[in-house]
Amino acid sequence: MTGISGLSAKERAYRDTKSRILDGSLPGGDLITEGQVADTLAMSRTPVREAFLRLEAEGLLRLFPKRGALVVAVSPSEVEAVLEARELVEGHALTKLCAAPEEDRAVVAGALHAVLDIQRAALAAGDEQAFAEADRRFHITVVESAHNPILLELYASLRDRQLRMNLGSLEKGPTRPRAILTQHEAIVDALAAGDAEEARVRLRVHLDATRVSVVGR
Amino acid sequence: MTGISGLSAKERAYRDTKSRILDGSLPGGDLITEGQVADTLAMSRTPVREAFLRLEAEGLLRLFPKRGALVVAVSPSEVEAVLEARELVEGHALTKLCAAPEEDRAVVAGALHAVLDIQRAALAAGDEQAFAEADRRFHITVVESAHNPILLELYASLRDRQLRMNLGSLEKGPTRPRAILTQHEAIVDALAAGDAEEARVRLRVHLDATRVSVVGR
DNA sequence: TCGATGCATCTTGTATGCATCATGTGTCCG
DNA sequence: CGGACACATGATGCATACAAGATGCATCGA
Repeated sequence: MTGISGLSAKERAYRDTKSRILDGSLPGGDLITEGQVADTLAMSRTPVREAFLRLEAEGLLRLFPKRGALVVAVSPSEVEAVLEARELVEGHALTKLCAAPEEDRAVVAGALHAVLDIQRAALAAGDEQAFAEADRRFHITVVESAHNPILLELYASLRDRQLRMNLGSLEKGPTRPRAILTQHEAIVDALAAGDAEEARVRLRVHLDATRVSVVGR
Repeated sequence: MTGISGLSAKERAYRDTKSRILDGSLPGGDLITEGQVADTLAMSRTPVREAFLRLEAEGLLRLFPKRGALVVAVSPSEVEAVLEARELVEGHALTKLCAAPEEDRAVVAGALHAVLDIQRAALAAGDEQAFAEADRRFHITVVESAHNPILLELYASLRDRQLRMNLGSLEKGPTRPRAILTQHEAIVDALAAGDAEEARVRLRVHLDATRVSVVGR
């Protein structure tokens, strides 16, 4: 995926381990060690150690001194915390955007429309991968519009965690992508109209639907 | 403060370097190396390296491969970003609290009143240290009330950055602590009354005053 | 004089070794 | 039979060694 080489060992350890956590190869509750990963990737423990520290900071691992690294399991309360934070950050971006000059709003709305076109095409083509990527792009575009690096970075970490939650998602039928798309469109419509209040309500609806599909209520 | 020893080398490297950045001993723009810190603290580069990575994640250092670590200077845009994020998180906590059962609100309001008592005493005694600590405690108590570990952790990092900004604060006369205290009291009053809207307005006033005292406008 | 080149130096990136700590187990004693 | 202790095992924490990249400077040539 990422050119096998050309990256530092630290980066390889980080990306590999992270993707294995996010895609479920390393299930929550597993206890892994630096040595295991180092052997697997044919490197020493040093870069693996640094990757572990970073993953702990992101909330994906929990390090136990002299014991090992626990892949943290997604708990219902974590789902709540992530979704609450997402709503806060994305909602803020929407509000800020509606208060910005109409020109700026139009630019972002245009970008969002473009993303939605891609997402629609992906849905029609049944390309789940592309659909998910468009979904990610949609929300990131919203958050980026706030021009706040701190919030943007937080949001990136939230998206990662969300990814892992979706693995155990209950509702996976073809009906859900369609609903997601509709909800996205509704948000953009309110945004284009400059109605911050309505945009936030629709965002809440969207995230509530996400929660339902993840935790089932 | 923290017993000289009893902590891991990694922790010592982290705390020492961080505090030296926060209190201005290491001014923004400085380029430091792992070796320097390691020598100073009489340890090897390994734990220092881990501390540097953590500090980079917190936005206090910027690492340049094979070059060194740059102590990032506070920029006006960073001040804006931090204050915007603070307002978002604290404001959210206030709103959430006002929507919570009155019982919960009363508990938090009580805690805040207690903190304000301490802060008042510190002001009267002219104890800047205690005053700053009470200030920190005040805001943390607000954010804690939202019961969201993700937002709380973000907030902790925001407070650290804020600390460093206050170093270059223009307005430092005895008039400012008094104003801070008054603003805090105003927020708690609105909160106790369950008026979320008003509480948020007063929070904004408070943070605006902070910005003025830092960037001067 | 000015620019290019090669070298000395400094710093990080990674590997490896060792000490320490936590844990599980087998044995011995009650 | 049950519990405590000593030890084997395995993991991390840290120190140290080495390789490779980046920079600055002196030198050399045009």
